Amino acid sequence: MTTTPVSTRRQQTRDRLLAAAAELFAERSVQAASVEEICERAGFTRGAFYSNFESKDELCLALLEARGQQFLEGTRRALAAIPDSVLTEHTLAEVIAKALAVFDASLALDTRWMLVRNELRLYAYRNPELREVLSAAERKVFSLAVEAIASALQRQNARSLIPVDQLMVILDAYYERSRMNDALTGRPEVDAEWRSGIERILRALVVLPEPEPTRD
Amino acid sequence: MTTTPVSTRRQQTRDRLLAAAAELFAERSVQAASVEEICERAGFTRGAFYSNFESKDELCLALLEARGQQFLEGTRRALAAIPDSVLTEHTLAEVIAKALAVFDASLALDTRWMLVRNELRLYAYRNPELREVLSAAERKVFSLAVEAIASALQRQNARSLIPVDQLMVILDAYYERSRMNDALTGRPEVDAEWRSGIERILRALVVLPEPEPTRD
DNA sequence: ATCCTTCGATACAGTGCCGTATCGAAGGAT
DNA sequence: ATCCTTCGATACGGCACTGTATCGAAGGAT
Repeated sequence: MTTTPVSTRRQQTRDRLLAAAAELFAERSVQAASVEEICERAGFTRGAFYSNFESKDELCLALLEARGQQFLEGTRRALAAIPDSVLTEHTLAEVIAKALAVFDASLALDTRWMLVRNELRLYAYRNPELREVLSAAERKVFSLAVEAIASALQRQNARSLIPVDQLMVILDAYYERSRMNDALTGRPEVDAEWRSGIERILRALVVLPEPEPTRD
Repeated sequence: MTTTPVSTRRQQTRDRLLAAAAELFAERSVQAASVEEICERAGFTRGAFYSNFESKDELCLALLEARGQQFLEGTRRALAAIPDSVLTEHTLAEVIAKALAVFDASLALDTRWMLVRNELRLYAYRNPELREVLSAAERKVFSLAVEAIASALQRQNARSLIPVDQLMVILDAYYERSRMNDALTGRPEVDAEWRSGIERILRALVVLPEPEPTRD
């Protein structure tokens, strides 16, 4: 059941449907995007849809799982792409800037996904099954990111003024809100005000330890 | 046109429709809540609806305006309810706790409105007219809050490590995200984890000035 | 009490979307 | 090349909701 062998053709149509759905979810919202519209955008009819998914809900599930994987891989790649030397040889500010640049390039940190994520979060709130999957996916990415921050701090011999997981929540929430504000006011994506905002937060909340170590 | 004189009866049905709409927007989302459902919840038929509003969009507009007013008044009342003595005679931590308590009690900081606000934000993103009104309303509340924080800091002779308006964005975004996470994981409203989270943020980002004044 | 206006209920036609059942055509295996 | 399976297109019945047009009743003014 869970391990249905999928042919290449089938996988391609699934992918196209998922891509079209993501686009339309961002453009018109999860609920407003009709199955018909999704199929049309993907170049299929509803026959293809119902042959691949049981319902729009199930497509959301698949979308979430696919994206979750992409995110995890993207994060890992992004982390691996930061050479060790950066963490030890540069100033905190430089590390922060570098990390932001790498993450931005490697993950799909675009406005579209910000919108879809927001949409799905609200949609999942009303759908127990989807809610489980979403929570699980976000938890995974979240804990990976927290680990990354924590280990980076350790290497720099720096510490955060607040618990690292809360710091992560703040960064995520701030990023999303900034992007949303930009989207609402029609600010072009290239302006990227969120980037400097996050740098400012990190500079304020991450500090080098006191001269005298308080250890024990 | 804008100054249509409204009878008492009419105003009551409008209010009931708005209240029902807010409920359903939170329960089932703006888009999923049909006009029919809203009317049913309010105890009317669609005749009443279309006699009062041109469309669901216009109802959203009205809802936003009504809530905007309530929020502004609530904020002003909350601010006025904080006696001057608190700002001068207590520690920073006490002021923060006190302020949070007052705001929480005075404003409609409930999960329902958090959801509706989220919903409307996304809905407004696709609706130019609504977007204008939403942006304007949020701007008003926002600047009032920023002023309040700024003046409180000044009285305490404290300063923020980051610009106050960014601090406000963080607080708001963090609050909303925490509430949303709680809602998604089914955490009961009384736990109110967001409260201690915000206190932690403020304690980290708001500091008393250095002994030697750096002025000029 | 009566009249007139306001306001909400009812009835109707129209639309878009859903999910299924059926059919025809790719496309892989031999 | 042929067969057979997989997969997507087509066609159909049905439903929920929309917006309008009409009607009747509540309620204020005199």
